[in-house]
Amino acid sequence: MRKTKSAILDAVHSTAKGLHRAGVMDQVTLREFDRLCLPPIAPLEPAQIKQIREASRVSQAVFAALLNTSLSTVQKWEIGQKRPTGTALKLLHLVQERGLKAVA
Amino acid sequence: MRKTKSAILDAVHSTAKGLHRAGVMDQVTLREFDRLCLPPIAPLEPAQIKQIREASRVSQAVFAALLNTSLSTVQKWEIGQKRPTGTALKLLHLVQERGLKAVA
DNA sequence: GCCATATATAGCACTTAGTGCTATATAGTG
DNA sequence: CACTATATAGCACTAAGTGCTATATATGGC
Repeated sequence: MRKTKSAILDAVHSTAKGLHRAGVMDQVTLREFDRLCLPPIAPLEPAQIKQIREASRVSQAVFAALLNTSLSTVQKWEIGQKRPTGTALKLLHLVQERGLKAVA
Repeated sequence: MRKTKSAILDAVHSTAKGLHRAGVMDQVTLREFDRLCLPPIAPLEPAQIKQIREASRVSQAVFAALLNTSLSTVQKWEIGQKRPTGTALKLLHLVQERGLKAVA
């Protein structure tokens, strides 16, 4: 049914199907299983975003350029006027965990 | 004046200031120098986005989860109904160049 | 001291990406 | 056949993202 992505995921997935057959998992869970398997991306507080940038020792302008966003946007993130979501949040977490080299 | 980010950037930057002193560079160029130094992120065509995902051998749903975006958004990208910009575009380029491991 | 610049905060107004929803279609599996 | 995964399509809403200007401060060169 599924093309092999990784042996681990396949094993976990087939286990899940077994659990579903046994009535332990409901349909929704099975349907969104792969998605739910991924660790949730927590929102970032304005201060945290500023910390992430300052840990990289770059200005707001350079940080914005590296993330391919606008200076205005980075500023609003750090002030809390706008909250990064989706891909922006994902990118910030990457920098937080792996440093600027992860995106440069 | 500036805290050391990297020896290379510092060297280039001081060179730029020299050029500016000589009147070769104008103010705007100097002001946005760091930003303009970075390679521009080209927009991605719908077909390209689909290729990037399929090269990773994941479904739209899983791809969306990995990028921390919605299934609906990935679908619209691939159909051309919406064009990814900013951080979304940056993230897609990362996957294109380094594979899913760059974001997983 | 003065002047220019880099940096950061603040506020305004606009556009559209992103989201969520439902419906439809197809291919694959028990 | 019944169920599911996958993908396309369309509708409507919200808020992120963008761009702009103004202000403030710190720093460096003259």
